[in-house]
Amino acid sequence: MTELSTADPAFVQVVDALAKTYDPAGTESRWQCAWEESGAFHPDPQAAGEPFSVVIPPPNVTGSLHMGHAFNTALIDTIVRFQRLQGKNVLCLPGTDHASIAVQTILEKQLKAEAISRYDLGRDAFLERAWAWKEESGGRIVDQLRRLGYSVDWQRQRFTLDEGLSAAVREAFVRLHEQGLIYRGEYLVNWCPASGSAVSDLEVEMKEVDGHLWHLRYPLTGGPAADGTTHLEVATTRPETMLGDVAVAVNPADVRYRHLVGQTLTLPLLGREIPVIADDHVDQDFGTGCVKVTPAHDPNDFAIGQRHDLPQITVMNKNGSMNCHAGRFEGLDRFEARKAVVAALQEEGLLVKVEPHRHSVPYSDRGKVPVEPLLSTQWFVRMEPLAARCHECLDHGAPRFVPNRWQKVYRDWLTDIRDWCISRQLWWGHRIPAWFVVSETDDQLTDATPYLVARSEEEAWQQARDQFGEAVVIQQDEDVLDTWFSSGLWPFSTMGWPDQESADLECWYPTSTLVTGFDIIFFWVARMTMMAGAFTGRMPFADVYIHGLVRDEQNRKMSKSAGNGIDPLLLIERYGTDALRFALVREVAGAGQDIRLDYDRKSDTSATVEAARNFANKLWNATRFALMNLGGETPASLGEPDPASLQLADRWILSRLARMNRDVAARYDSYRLGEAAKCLYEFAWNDICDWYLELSKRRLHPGEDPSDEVLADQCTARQVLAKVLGDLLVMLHPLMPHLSEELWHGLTGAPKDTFLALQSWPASNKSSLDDDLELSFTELIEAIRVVRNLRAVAGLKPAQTVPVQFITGRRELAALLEQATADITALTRAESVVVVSSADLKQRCLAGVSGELQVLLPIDGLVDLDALKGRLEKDLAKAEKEIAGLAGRLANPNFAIKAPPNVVEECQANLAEAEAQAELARQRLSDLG
RNA sequence: GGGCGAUUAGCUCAGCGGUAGAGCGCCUGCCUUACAAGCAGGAUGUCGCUGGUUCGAUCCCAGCAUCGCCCA
Repeated sequence: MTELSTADPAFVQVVDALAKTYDPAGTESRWQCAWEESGAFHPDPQAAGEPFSVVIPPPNVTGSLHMGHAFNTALIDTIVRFQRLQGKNVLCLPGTDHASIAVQTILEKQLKAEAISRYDLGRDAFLERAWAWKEESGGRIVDQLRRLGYSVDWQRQRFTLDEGLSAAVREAFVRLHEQGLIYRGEYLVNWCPASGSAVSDLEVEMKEVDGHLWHLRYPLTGGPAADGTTHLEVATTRPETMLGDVAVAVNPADVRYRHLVGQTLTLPLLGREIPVIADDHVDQDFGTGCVKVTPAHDPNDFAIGQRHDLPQITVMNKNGSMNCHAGRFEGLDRFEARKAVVAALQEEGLLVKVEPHRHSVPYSDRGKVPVEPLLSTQWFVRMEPLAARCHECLDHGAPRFVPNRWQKVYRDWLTDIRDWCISRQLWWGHRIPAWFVVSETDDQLTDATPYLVARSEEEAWQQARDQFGEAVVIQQDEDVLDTWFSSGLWPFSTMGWPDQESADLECWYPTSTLVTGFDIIFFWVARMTMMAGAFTGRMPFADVYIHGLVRDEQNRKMSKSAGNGIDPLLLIERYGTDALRFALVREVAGAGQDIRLDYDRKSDTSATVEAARNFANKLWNATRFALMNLGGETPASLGEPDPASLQLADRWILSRLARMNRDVAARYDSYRLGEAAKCLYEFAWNDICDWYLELSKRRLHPGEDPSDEVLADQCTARQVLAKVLGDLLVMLHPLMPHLSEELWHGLTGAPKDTFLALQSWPASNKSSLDDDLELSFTELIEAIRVVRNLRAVAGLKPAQTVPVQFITGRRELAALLEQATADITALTRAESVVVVSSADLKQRCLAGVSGELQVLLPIDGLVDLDALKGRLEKDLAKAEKEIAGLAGRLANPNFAIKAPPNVVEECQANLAEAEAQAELARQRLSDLG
């Protein structure tokens, strides 16, 4: 970020030199600096105001900013900035996680380049390098988050490997262990050969791949059975695992094989005798109906093995090569072994056939290689009791999911939960606080070695001596914990837990809202609720606002490996942070849906973000206009306008403002952020810029030698303009923080250490709300549009002024138009404006019809008659179509009886209006001849 | 196999019982002293398909189709 401090003279904005276009770069870095230096977002737990807190989803410390971060940040920051404007005592707490596997992978790649392994280096030296690397490049993502204008408290920034958070992890582990919720056991885990570690079920992704189904023949031991059967045929997608087969299973109901259950087969290549067993889970219709059982290499077989008390024979090493149980295949890599086994079987005539077969293969999320189910001893968390508590809370509506449908996804996962493998055979991370009492097993570490769990090494020694005597020798577990274990503690570990006295915890826990993508509901959201339930007894957040993913222009998920990421920083440089934020939030209106960001890769441009940039520029110029016309005054010095002196347009825009104030706040508050953005966009561009601003020009430029009355009106216009713009900037601030801060300073002349970010949401003036007025103003706008349309159709030159005549039988409408004569004159280039109830036409006119209003421009001779007729014919056709529809509806007797009276009345009124309109159009057409 | 979501203008998406909306793009005319990153005007849709409920369905219900995601 640009080094520009608040002490820099350039900081003092020269308001009256506002450039013609908004340049975001300077503005953004300046305010980011000013906010942070002033501690604007560093809240005090003792301060007044209802607490509101959010912890951000900690990005991976190895990462760099991608669109997903930008999106998540835009949403969170919009919410917290809004709550701050609402006067809440807001904490938004940032940080990063340590990403065990990702960091270790990077470091090992470096080591490989130096031709050494981490074991050559040793644990301590390896960790030293890891920290050095973290210090060097781990700050990048944090600086990038700053560029988004994130209003987090950087002074409270946390990292999952910080001492405090590490203590929390040890405490959590010890407590779970005390409660019997952590155990150590030998199970089939997902082994990632690429990272050399176990991974949890969640870190495995099923991929459909084209493989083969090999049909193998296993001969019956001791010759043919009574019915002449000589062998069984099994089908497998992984022939190399046959070396670990311990049985063949058939369905007990399968008449083809029932009589063979209990017989013995001879396993080819190895000659091992294995039984034929019966198990309900065998699908008779798949393959041959006979399943080879390899408990040490397949989850289903593992379950069968447990039911039938079968041995488990592991035939592979942890690096994916075959081990000593694989006989002559020992040493081969698992994929080479597959070929060799198939070849050997073929040679022996035991390979029946090979079919192409599409099936799911588990892949490691991180390593991008097929996961190997492997029998090994790991640490697990027993999930049922933790999930049960979450279920109870959910039954009472906690946490609340927005949109609600994600609650079901969360609930279903809790319902069908499996234990969580938390140990990782890595070094970078939280080392498991368990110590093996190796002296009890001849200084060897075996599955029988007793262990102790403690908060520190000293405590472990103490325990060990107490239990096993002074001569005891203990040795800490080599493994670290799954990164998500520490992330699961994030909402309270970051606030000081396990220190229950922590003022932050006291003030801001549980947090108010969690904002995150649906893809980590299981990984993170559920783990936080389980951990929080166990350690704090309550859910860690009141609301969970779930958003979708940002997809690329072809609707693909953005990912590093696909190389289709769109760099947010590139877009920020091109269009500004506020434009990117606004574009992302505006696109999210249908909450929870993925958003597609359009992007042209050839030019690195995005029409969506460009549109938001244009909006920023529009606001810039609207404010510039105000500054040029407020006569050096500020909203404060001008004061509130006197209600008695308000003109029609003033009352209209103030009513619109009051409506926006109410609606936009409601939308921010209920996570309908996209709707809030759209509301403000329309209000600013259409209502303020297109209409109010244009209407105010006449009053702001009173011309030579103005009367007192005119000057008073100028003042009113200034007051209203200042008020509307000032409030707009506050309301817009959560979405476009930098621009609004800059413009607000320009408008108010506030000192540089006073921030819009810390102001209050404007008071809503409900008495300004006037539905009827807004409705009639719409009619005025429509009248002006008809005139403009006539001018355009007739091809009049912009500079040409013409007399305008309105004809309407409706008194209120006539009064409105009379009142707005000056406005109409200004916006239609009218030479004169006349409103009459009927007209006796003596000359040819440009004529248009809208509702109960006829518009005439008597300028015979200058016009394109055919175009004019075309326009009238179109009006007529439209009216006639409407008449047909309405009349048809009213003709249905059931409609009158069953529809609500107000609907029927409205329908009748519309019909009358359409008929009048058609009649007027016909009349004008005949006038034209 | 179970579940969830999407299907509306050329594109990206809102709307969700009472005669279809926005932005971008497109067409026409404008450098009108806030803004050409702009102004004014204009065109564009059997609201995926088939039934049902209803006086009335883009909206509710059922089924189907296509696409996408999650779980097994």
